[in-house]
Amino acid sequence: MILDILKKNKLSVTDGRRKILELFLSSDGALEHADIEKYTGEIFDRVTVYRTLQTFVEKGIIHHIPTTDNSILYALCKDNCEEGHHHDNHVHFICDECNKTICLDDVTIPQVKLPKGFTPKHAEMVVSGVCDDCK
Amino acid sequence: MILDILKKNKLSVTDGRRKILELFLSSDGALEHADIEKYTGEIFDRVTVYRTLQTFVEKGIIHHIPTTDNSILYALCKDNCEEGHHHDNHVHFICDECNKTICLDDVTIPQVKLPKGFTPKHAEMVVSGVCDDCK
DNA sequence: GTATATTTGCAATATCGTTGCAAGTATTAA
DNA sequence: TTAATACTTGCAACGATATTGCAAATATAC
Repeated sequence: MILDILKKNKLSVTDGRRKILELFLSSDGALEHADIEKYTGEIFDRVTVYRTLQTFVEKGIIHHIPTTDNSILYALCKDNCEEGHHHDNHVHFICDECNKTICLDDVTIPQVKLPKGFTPKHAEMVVSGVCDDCK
Repeated sequence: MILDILKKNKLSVTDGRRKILELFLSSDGALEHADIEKYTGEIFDRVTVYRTLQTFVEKGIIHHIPTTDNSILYALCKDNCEEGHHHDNHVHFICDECNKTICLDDVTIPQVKLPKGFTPKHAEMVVSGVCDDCK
């Protein structure tokens, strides 16, 4: 699985990439850089984590999630994201209790009617509240 | 107008707060810290700008806007935002051409049906594309 | 105008993310 | 399997961004 993803994207298979990808696959929510660094611990250099995430974003393996504060969250791209083409039209949910960010893959972002003159290309939607685990 | 807002929130009237609030009122879009620093120029210390923005956010005069990258955007709260209670349910638009962020005050964020167990409290929506000026 | 409370500026510090380069590792082909 | 090549990693340095303590300056209340 992990190897498949890396190979499909023509990336060399290295320990760092394997570990980080593994973390994403085993996590149901989104991760920020700090989470990843905590998990990979002392194994890899900060810089390696940055560069790995950057590479994954470029290849369309993971994507950014918008937040209201200034943290950068990453989540796995489901389905058929390709290099430069994200099909990431699902809603993200941030739990106020446990602070986890969850991809609601089945909830698509609704269309909105924009004022005259505006042309939409992409939409992001983040809902916050209490998640299933914390209710 | 500017004095009203400050007084309503029980804030001392200082040059810094006046200037920054003035900038928000005269701007139709959202601003990031760098914009504000550019405008206030050499007049105020960076730290003052940070603290002023922080105070304004706490008082509910301005609010954060989520973005996909890691920039922090601020925009005026319209209507009746009070301390700790934002009624900020309009869509934000980011123009890919001019890079401005615009509050679409008339476009309200639609409700979405969440999976079982999830309780929504707040929603943010950001649409990107081409704005009226750049079309 | 004076006393009190708040705000500001400066300096120091912390955090975050990036870049160049040499050493290390993975991939390819023989 | 080994050697050549291409890519990735770690280190160190750097730059940008944001925060904190404290003394001086300013605003508010009396």
